[in-house]
Amino acid sequence: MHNFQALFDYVQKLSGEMLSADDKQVFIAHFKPKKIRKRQYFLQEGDVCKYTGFIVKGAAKTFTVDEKGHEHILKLSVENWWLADFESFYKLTPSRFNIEALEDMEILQITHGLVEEFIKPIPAFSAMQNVLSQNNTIAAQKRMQSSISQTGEERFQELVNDYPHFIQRFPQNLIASYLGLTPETLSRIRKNSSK
Amino acid sequence: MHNFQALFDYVQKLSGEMLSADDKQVFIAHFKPKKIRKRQYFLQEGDVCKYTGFIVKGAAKTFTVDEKGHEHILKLSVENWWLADFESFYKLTPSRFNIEALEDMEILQITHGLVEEFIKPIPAFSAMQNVLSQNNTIAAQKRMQSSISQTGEERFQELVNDYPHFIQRFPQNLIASYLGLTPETLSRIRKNSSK
DNA sequence: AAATACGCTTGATAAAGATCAATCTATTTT
DNA sequence: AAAATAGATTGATCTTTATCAAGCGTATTT
Repeated sequence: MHNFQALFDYVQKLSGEMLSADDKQVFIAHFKPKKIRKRQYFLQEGDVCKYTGFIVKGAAKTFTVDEKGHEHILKLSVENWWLADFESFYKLTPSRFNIEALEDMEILQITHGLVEEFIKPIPAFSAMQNVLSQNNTIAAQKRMQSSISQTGEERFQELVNDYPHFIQRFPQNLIASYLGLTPETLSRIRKNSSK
Repeated sequence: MHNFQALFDYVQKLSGEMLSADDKQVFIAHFKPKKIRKRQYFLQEGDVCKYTGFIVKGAAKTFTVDEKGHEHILKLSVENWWLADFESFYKLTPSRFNIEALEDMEILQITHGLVEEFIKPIPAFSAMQNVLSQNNTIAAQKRMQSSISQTGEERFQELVNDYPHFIQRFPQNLIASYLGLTPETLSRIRKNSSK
């Protein structure tokens, strides 16, 4: 079960606590390894997001489709992130989002119920959740701040600084959508800012 | 100490658990009531946000000032919300934000250290934090989604639906800034959408 | 009561970004 | 290998939003 190692490392790193052999067995007993092929959907709009998945390998996009058929990417997720629409996952309500694999993926998935019953009681996990929740709050605040107060060009520069690997890994049209821009606009921004 | 009642109600409501008389004494022992007058700063850019405050009464804005001297409002906070720049509060790093009272306020404030040591061990409080963190994640996601995929007009309509009391309570120029618009643009949006 | 500050509106103009269409290249797919 | 697809770029034009300036009414302040 070598693909659990990434999850163990992640929990231990974020929590600053060690997992016992027993703890690890609880993880192995309840998280299910799953493969998702490129272009396959992990979640479809209107469905309830029953699972969250820890991404061992691969990448995905979380997006909506508007009335004109245009995609808007809310989130790009890669290794060591959790894949889910958390609104739907926590409340078990139909999701407004789609989640689709951008590359072949390996995830470890689990339901909300099993997390609450078996995983959360593990102290390292619940410590990890606290840290993660703080990090998310901070990141969300920063992105929102950029969004209301900066131009497309400034937001792009910030993304280059904060997540340089995103620029390498994902095509420019996805980056544009993530920034709330059209691909044409991002293309022109890059052209101008390189001068 | 009747101004603690709002805090007790809030914790009990969000957590779904009751606070014992002892729990309440712990709150009273560590949260300090504080008054902040209109226009007074709770936090100034560059300072560390040492306290978080539960808002018993009043309202505040969290904002940045850009190179051109323009304010950008990231957050409007009212009764039963927590006042802080959480990035600075959690990490004890200098804040990029200002927090200023929009009305005379009464808050109950506390440091991060005291929360961790005395308040978090209260089960109802830590349950409340979990719920709050979920709610915040959901709200942040929703606002971000609006920001990247909707026009100013649509974002304004969503705000009217989701937080109608904000529209009543705050002047239009603050609402505009919160939406990432200039006051002129919001004025024109309202004019056109009433037709 | 006068003065000041604040918030809202309107007009003219400029800038940022979207849309539509075409082209080009590099992958994939068949 | 040929065909299809995906992604990037460019040009022309349109829409949305910002900027600058002025004017107006209403609270506050003095």
